[in-house]
Amino acid sequence: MARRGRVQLRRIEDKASRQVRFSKRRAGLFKKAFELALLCDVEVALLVFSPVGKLYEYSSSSIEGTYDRYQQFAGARRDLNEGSTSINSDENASIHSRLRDITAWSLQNNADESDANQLEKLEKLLTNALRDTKSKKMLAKQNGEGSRSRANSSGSRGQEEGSA
Amino acid sequence: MARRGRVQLRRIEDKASRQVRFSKRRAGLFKKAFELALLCDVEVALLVFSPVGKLYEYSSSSIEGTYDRYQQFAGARRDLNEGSTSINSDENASIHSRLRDITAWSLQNNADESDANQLEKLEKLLTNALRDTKSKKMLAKQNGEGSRSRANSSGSRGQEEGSA
DNA sequence: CAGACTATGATTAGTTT
DNA sequence: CAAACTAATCATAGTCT
Repeated sequence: MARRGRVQLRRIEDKASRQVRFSKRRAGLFKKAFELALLCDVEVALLVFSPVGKLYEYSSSSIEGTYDRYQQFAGARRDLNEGSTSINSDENASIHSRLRDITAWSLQNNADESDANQLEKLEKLLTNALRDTKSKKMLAKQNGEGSRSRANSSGSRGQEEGSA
Repeated sequence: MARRGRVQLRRIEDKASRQVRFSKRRAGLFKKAFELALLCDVEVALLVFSPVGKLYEYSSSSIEGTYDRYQQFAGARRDLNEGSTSINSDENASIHSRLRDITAWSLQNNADESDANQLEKLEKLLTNALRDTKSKKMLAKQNGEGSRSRANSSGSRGQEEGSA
């Protein structure tokens, strides 16, 4: 049999299965990276460390060169990111994009290792996201509890389970 | 309507078409990178510079950290095994992994278009994340800060590919 | 013209060899 | 255990709005 349903988007617990899928998906990812660089004539650098610590790399030019270029950008962008920026102030931002901002933030800063100040920022972000979610939920309930007319925008991807 | 044949693996000459391709494929590539990191619990770093020089990046932990690790491999290959690096504390991992769950959820579902039930699940995720963040913040304050170590997302606790 | 749509090729999870 | 296989999901090129 093939797949029974859509793939669960969370860590694969079984070690053997995880290793197999890592091999398959790693190959697919590197192929996609190569194709993007070739088709669109862009600079791509990709680093992957396997579960056992082995290194896999791809670069359309050179890892070092691309990383050097990245550092220039990252340094310049650090100034823009400072302070409470669009995340806190933009009330019209969608929940989805806010979540992406939060995750990006938590990846840039090291949420798990952060000090109290950084965690306080994260707390604010989560509070905002929670408030927005509650508002959105109330609106959804008001607009009709039984109807699921516009649950998904991309066709027949009806989905009930969250990965909570 | 749809594609008439396979895709040629050649640089796309038409500028506009190349730009559109780039946007679409870039999104797909970053999604794949994120999925690989999440599903297989591996460390991934991805850098892309668009044709006009704009930077796109993804990292499961941090670009800098992954690049450092890369340099150790590619550069001087000093394979001293530091046994104390892969500490997998549930408490430390909880916030980060919860954020991962949230992002996974928000990618699978369409948060903005979701119905009340799905938003309620999202609300719970955010509430949990917020509670953890507050707890963590209090702990950080009590401990007075000071420990600033790098994150370790490839949490292989001495696991290896055993029998299948 | 940026996003939605859709048909079709590409990827891949599970299975078999 | 890796490689081939297969069914089903996923990605996306071209089109439409």
